[in-house]
Amino acid sequence: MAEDLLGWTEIDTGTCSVARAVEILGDRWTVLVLREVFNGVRRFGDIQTHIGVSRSVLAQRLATLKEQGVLERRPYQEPGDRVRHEYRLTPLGRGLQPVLVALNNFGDQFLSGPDGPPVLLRHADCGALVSAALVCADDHRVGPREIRLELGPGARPRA
Amino acid sequence: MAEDLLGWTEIDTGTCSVARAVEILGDRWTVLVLREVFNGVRRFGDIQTHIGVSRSVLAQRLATLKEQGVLERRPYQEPGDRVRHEYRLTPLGRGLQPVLVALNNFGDQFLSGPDGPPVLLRHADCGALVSAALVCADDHRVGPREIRLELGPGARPRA
DNA sequence: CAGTATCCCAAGCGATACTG
DNA sequence: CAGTATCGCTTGGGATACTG
Repeated sequence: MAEDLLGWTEIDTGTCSVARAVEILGDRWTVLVLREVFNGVRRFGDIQTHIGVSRSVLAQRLATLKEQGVLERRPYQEPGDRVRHEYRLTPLGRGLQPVLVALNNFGDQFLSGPDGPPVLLRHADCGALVSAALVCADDHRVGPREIRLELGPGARPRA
Repeated sequence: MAEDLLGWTEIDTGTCSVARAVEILGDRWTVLVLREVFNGVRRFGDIQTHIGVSRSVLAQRLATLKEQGVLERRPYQEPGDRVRHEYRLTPLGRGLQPVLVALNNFGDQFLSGPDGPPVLLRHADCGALVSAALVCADDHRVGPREIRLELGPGARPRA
């Protein structure tokens, strides 16, 4: 993700992780649906009215996310109420949290109106604001220009 | 982004930062274009052949990204060659790096084939792998469940 | 090379009506 | 409530041809 092209242009980008991730998150509605579920809105009707999408589209997105293993549909029951269903994140779905947080950060920093961000994400422990930061496995903070691209084992030359 | 709904369901989500960010990154092609530019592929033709998109679509996406202030088109000249144009990230565009890295991480972790990821992001300084991690402004690492949602100054009730 | 213009087909979408 | 089915409309997208 930096100034680099050591063969990057010669590999098949269809197998790239970003491309694969985008096949899940590829459209606006899907991202918004996931935001709702991350924020605790889990019922069909609640999601629908909150993001203002048509029922058919929501049903289709939820079905796809279920097929992909991002969400699961499970029955639950509040005392004295009839059985309902809710959508929960699977471990795969939870893996998307940094993406959602990074999107939220970006919007906060660059796209907020004069009043500032509408939603704040706070660290439950200390109350400080949360962001998705670049770090390395040796626990250093990584600056924007400090990323070196390297081909991995799954790289395939393109036809 | 955690178990929470302290009024979240009552605010207008159209102004949410995630929604605003998705208006820029909302479709597959745009994300792939940005990946190319982050990876140093900056010329129209190179981007086009590398991601396999039609010229009309690429032109439209680049125009939109330029309008939105994510990319800028600038002339440059290699010695002995004629003038060319290239697309560069603006500061706004660079702000999207954590999103791209988070998408890449997600694909690596959850969607890679048996051979592992096709591309590795390394910290230029130490060579360790880079990821987009949740941290707070007080520099703590933040666990997936340790985020508390709070309404910010820009929150608007929904109609 | 880096686009723009046109054509035409496929997909996405909301509105509405229907179902368990 | 939580969907599915159908209907048109609008948009997206590749292919092709054209332009500076």
